[in-house]
Order: sequence, then C-alpha cells, then structure tokens
Amino acid sequence: MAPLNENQLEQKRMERKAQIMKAALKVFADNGVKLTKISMIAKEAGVSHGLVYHYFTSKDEVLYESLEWAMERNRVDQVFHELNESQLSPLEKIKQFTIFGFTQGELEVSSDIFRVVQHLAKSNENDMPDNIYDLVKKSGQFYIESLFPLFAEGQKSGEIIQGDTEELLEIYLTVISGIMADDPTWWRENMDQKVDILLRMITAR
Amino acid sequence: MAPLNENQLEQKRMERKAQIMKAALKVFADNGVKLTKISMIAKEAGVSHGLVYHYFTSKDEVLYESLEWAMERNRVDQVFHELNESQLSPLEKIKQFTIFGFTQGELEVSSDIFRVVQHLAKSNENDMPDNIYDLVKKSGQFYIESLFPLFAEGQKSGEIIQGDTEELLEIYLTVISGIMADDPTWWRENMDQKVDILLRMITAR
Amino acid sequence: MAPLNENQLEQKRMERKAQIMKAALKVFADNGVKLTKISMIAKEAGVSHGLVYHYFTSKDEVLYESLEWAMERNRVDQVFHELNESQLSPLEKIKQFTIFGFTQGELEVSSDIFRVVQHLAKSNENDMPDNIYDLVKKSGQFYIESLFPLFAEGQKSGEIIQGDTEELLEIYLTVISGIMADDPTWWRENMDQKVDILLRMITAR
Amino acid sequence: MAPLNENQLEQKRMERKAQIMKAALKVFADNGVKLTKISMIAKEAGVSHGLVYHYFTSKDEVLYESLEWAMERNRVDQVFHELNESQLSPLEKIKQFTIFGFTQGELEVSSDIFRVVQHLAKSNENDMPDNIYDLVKKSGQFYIESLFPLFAEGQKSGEIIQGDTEELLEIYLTVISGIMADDPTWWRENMDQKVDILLRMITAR
DNA sequence: TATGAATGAGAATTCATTCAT
DNA sequence: TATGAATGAATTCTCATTCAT
Repeated sequence: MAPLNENQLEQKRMERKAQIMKAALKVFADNGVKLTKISMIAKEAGVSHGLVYHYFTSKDEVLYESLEWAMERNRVDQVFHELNESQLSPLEKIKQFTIFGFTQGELEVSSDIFRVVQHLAKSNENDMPDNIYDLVKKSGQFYIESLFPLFAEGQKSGEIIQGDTEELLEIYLTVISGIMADDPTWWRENMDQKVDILLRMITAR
Repeated sequence: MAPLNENQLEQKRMERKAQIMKAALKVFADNGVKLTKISMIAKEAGVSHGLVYHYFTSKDEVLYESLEWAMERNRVDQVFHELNESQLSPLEKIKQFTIFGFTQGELEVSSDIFRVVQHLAKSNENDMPDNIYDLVKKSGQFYIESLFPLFAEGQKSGEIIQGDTEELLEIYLTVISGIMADDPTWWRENMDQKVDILLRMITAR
Repeated sequence: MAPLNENQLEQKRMERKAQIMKAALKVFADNGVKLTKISMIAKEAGVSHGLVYHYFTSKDEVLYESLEWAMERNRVDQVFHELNESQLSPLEKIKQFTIFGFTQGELEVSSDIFRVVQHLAKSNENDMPDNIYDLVKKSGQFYIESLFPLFAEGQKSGEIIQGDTEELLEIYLTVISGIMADDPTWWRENMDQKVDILLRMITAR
Repeated sequence: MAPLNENQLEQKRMERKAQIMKAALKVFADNGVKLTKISMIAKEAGVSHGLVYHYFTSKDEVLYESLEWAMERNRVDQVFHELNESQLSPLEKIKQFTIFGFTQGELEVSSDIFRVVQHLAKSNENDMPDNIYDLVKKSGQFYIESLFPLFAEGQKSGEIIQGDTEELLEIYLTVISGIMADDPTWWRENMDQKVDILLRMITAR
C-alpha cells in the first residue's frame, strides 16, 4: 500500500485523538477526575495506555484537551443563540436548554462535559492546573451569563417567580448540577415530565 | 504515677475516638470516601496517622464506625417520629425534615452523614465492605419508607401534585442528594426561603 | 518501531517472570516468607519493586506462582518414578532421593523449593492463603506417600531398622527438613559421605 | 501497708523481670527474633507492652538480657561438668546431653535457649547487635568445645564411627539444631527412643 | 511501678509517567 | 504509530519506641 499523504495522516491522527478524548470524557464524567486512571481511559478507548501518552503529555492534558475539544463541538453557545432567535417564552427557553443539557448530542458528549465540569467545580481548585481552572470558570460564567437574561425576562413577564434573580439562578444551577453528577441515564426516561417538575421550582403560578 | 482508673480511661478513649470520627465524617463528606486519605483525617483531627490506627483497624472501619456512631446520635428517626406526632401538614413535615437534613445538629454531623452516604451510594458497591453497604442501603431505605407516606398523604389532600408517588419521591430525593453533595454551607443562608423554592417542585398550586 | 510480535513478547515476558520467580524462591528460602520483603526480591532479581507488581498482583501471588512454577520444573515425581524403575535397593533409593533434594538442579531451584515449603510448614497456617496452604500440604503428602513404601520395603528386607514405619519416616523427614532450613551449601561438599552418615540412623546393621 | 524495704523492692523487681524474660524466651523461640513483636512478649507475660520498656530499653536488650539470664540459670556447663564426672561412656554422655537439650528444665527455659540461639545463628549477623552476636558465637563455641573431647574419646574407644571428628560433630550439631528449630514438643514423646535413633548416625556398629 | 495513648519510620501496593522495541 | 515493560512517588497499614498519667 502506498503511504498515506500528509493530510490523510493528520486526519487519522485526529480521529485517534478524538477516540481517546471521547472515551476520556465519559470516564471522567462517570468517575470524577481524580478517580479516573489512565488505564481506564485506555480501556474505554480500546487502546493501550502507552498510546494515550503518545497523543497527550499528561493526564491533566488529556482532561484539558478533551474538555476544550468537546466544548468546541458541543456548541452550547450556538444552541443558546438559536433559542434566543426563537419565539419561545423565557421559561420555555430555559426548559429547552435544560433538556439539551441532559441530552447526549450527536457526538454524545453533551452531558459528559457538564458532568466533568461539575466534578471539577466541586474539587479543590488548588489541585487543578490553571488552564483547567480557567476552562471550568469560563464554563460556569457562560451559563450564568446566558441564563441570567432569560431569568430576568421571565420574572419581568411574570412567568417566573419574583425574588433575587441571581440567587434564583444559583439555586437552579446548583440543582441541575447536582442531578448531573448523578447518573443522568435515569433522567433521560420521561425527561420532559421530569424537567417540567424541576421547572416548577421557578415557575410562577 | 498510677494509671487512670477504668472509667476515666474509657471516657478519654471515647472522646478521642469521637474527635477522630467527627473529623473523619467531615473529610469523607467533603472529599468522598475514596479520595479521603487517612492523613487527611489525622490532620483534621489534629493527631498523627498512627493514632487513627490505634483506635481503628482500617480506613473502612473508620468509615463504618464513624457512620454508625453519627447515625446513632443523629436520631433522624426521632425527628421523623416527632414530626409525625405534630399537627403539621404533610408538606410542612417534608419541609421541616428537609431543613433538618441541611442543619448541623448540636453534634454538628447531621448533614455530613447524608453527604457521606450520598458519596457511597454513587460509588461502586463492589468496592465496599458488606457492613458499609448495608448501612448505606438501610439509610436509603429509611428515607424512602419515612417519606413515602407523607408524599402519598399530601397527594391525597391535594397539597402535593398528582402523579406516580414513587417517581415523585425519587426526583425529590435525587435533587436533595445532589445539593448535599455540593457545599451545604451556602444552603444554610436563608435556608427557609431556599427550601421553599425546592418544595415548589412538588407543591400543588 | 513496531512492537514485538505476540510470540516474542510472550517469551520475553516469561523470561522476566522466571527471573523474578527464581530470585523470589532464593530469597524466600533464605529468609522465610514473612521476613522476605518485595524489595529484597526485586533487588535479587535486579529489577524495581514496581516491576514485580507488573508481573504479580501481590506478594502472596509471587510466592504461589514461584512455588508452582518451580515444582513443575523440578519434577521430583519424575525422579521418584525413575528411582522406582531402577534396580536399586530401597535404602539406596532413599539415599538417591535425599541427594537429589540437596542438589541444585539444572534450573537451580531444587532445594529452594524444599526450604520454602519448610518455612511455610513451620508458620501458622492461618496466615496463609488457601492455595499456598494446599501446595504445602500436597507437597508434604507427596513426600510421605512416596517414601513410605520404600521405608516399609526396606524394613521387610531387613535393610532398615524395625519399628513404627510412620514414626521412622517422620523422624527422617524432620531431620532432613531441619537441615535444609539451614544453609544447604555446606551439605553439598562431600555430600555423599554426609548423606551416608544421615542414613545410618535408619540402616540396620 | 508499710512500704516495702529496699531488698523486697529489688526482689519484686527481679521477679517481674524474670517473668518477662521467661515469656520473651518462649516467644522468641517459637517465632524467631525478627517476627516476635513486643506486644507478643507482653501478652505472654501478662503485662502491658509499656512495662516491658520500663524494665528494658529496647527489644534487642530484652533479647540480650533474656538470653544471658537464661544461660546463667541453665547451667549447661554444670550439666557437662557432672556428666564428665560420671562413669558413663562418651556416647552415653552425648546421649544424656542431647536429652538435656530437649528437656524443659525446672525453669523451663532449657530448650528455648537453644532454639533462640538457632534462630539467631541462621539470621544475618549484620542485623544483630554485637553483644548478641558474641553471645551466640560463644554459645556455639561452648557446645563445640564441650562435645569435641567426647566425640574424640568415643572414636578412640571405637564406640563412635571413625572419620574427621570436627566434621562429624558439625553434622551432629546441625541435625540437632535443625530439629530444635522445629516444634520440640513432638520430640519429647518417646524422647529416649528418638534420641537413640539420632545417635545411630555416629554409633559404630 | 504500671498502663495505654501517641508518634513516626518502614513495608506492601497502586498508578502516572517514561522508555525500549 | 503502537505496545507494554519499567520506574518511583504516594498511600495504607504495622510496630518499636516514647510519654503522660
């Protein structure tokens, strides 16, 4: 066989990396960062642990690159953008966003990201490299900044209960985060009804 | 000098053990069981790691004894009993129970128990000694059995929304658990209002 | 470079394992099981202690596998078989067997096995995993069952002194075992004469 | 009660020490020096481990003092002296001495000494304090010097087989030592017959 | 004198990381 | 690129020794 050309090689390389990153995200999400061993990632990806170090220089880098890569593909920002363009009410937008969070997207990493970030947010920031800490912080920031206007608008329109908007948002995010840390599989059954119940917390009657 | 007499010795011994168990519960609650190192417990308790092994034979036993000890003092069952004796409505009882869960009791271990059990419930049961697994299971069972009648009654009286009682309870417990896994300190500020918001999930309007 | 193929790899792996097992046997034989530290085995084998755990899951397994492996190669049973086929007198057979026990075979583990088993036989069986206990028991059984007929036959032919055969065998084995526990190097000089002296114990005159 | 006077105090002190030393010897003999834990000695003596350190400054000192103390009381030298005074034949003297070695004397430490010395002789001399090493060496020397004349005399009288006297003695002592390392209880049953069998090794026919 | 609490050095084992093939 | 061998730092647990009472 003729050797692959540069492009083909690069593409093959990226596929391999993606394969590992996807596996890493799942294992990180399921077990938490600290309890995830390189061997677990390698096994999930179906490669040797040595290969992981061929593509990444350390466990921290696996984590960082995997998160960054997944966030790029995940395009929560795009989802937000589309939701905002739509004619839905604020509360309905929040619901759609929540459902999106639980859903496994086409690349099946959507909720994994959220869960990994959750694990990280709960752990001691001193145990974390700066770049990862930044990613986590930025991610949290992003959700707050994106959701805050929806909450505010909903309160204005009377759809959402009154009170300190920031605190309300914080409660809502804590609840969602806590649930995510759990096994999200269960939440995917009858997701619509379950999310409706969650939203009752903030829905004005 | 003559050694202390039996009683003095036994009392001192129990105080030391309690000191370690209290520290252990806090560290287990904050970090999860697997990530808690004996050195962390020793440091929190202000003793050497060797002393921990003077009072307990293994990390697992520290965990088991600490949980058992805390559960005994905690007397959730008693709280439930008193609540049930009271004239409060089912929903109000659930609220009081929830508040109790977040509260640090006089011995300051109340919510730690809940959190440790949460960590354990999320981890693989195969990594757990039988006696600890039993404790966790019994604890979960207890909450379900105690709360189920309140939910059912509340639905009957129209105070709580209709629907599959078991599923409703499950959602409620998952949410509470998820929150607990988080830093519960935050929840203690304005706890009453926050719990009110949580309860809106199940409150009929 | 491409990784080694299956066969090459497997062979290298087995060589390494053998290297460690041989070292382990020697150190176990010299120091007894409990007093043997993994670091001593690693040092004797010229590898890091980590590598020992790459090939074996625990110290107990090093012991078990090493013994099993050595017993397989040692083929005492085969020696017995050949001796029995021969035209030698019972006493002569016992002598040859005794010499074989002291001898370092081609793989140089023969007497180490005996010595390790001796150490184990003397230690508390409760401190021993079942599979190791079985190995030790089976080994002891084997010697008794193989030698008993020779002793009986020798007594019948008048070559061996009269008396309780079982007790005689027990004395003989205790003596041999006790010697083995000692440094067997010394016994290898003038072995023939020394064994002759030992055999005088049971030789009829 | 009136306080004890100096002498009584000193006597009580010595009794306590003796109690511990006797226990120590037994445990050292049964388990070997390295595997004997202070707690085992304390338990055997029925005192707390702290008390052991009240009378001795270290484990090594317990060993050294216990051996020295036992050797003094044991008076093997006296036994030898008495045997030599007697009219017995050399071989018979060797037999009596051997029996004495197996026997538990009135203070029940006789064979324990021998066994502890055996354990020590087998272990690495670098792990041993000088004074203990000297004790062991002196002890070995003593047996050799005391028995050599008996062997030589026996060979001269034709009672003992010919050959290098030193080597013969060495074989004999190795065998006895090896047996001692084992459980000597078994040897005490029918001791006379068993020792007769042992002696056949060196008996001329 | 006597007890047991307390400490810390050392040993088994795990796992991130590097290296030879 | 790919594998798994090899290393050593970190963690649990044991035990000699010291100390307070």
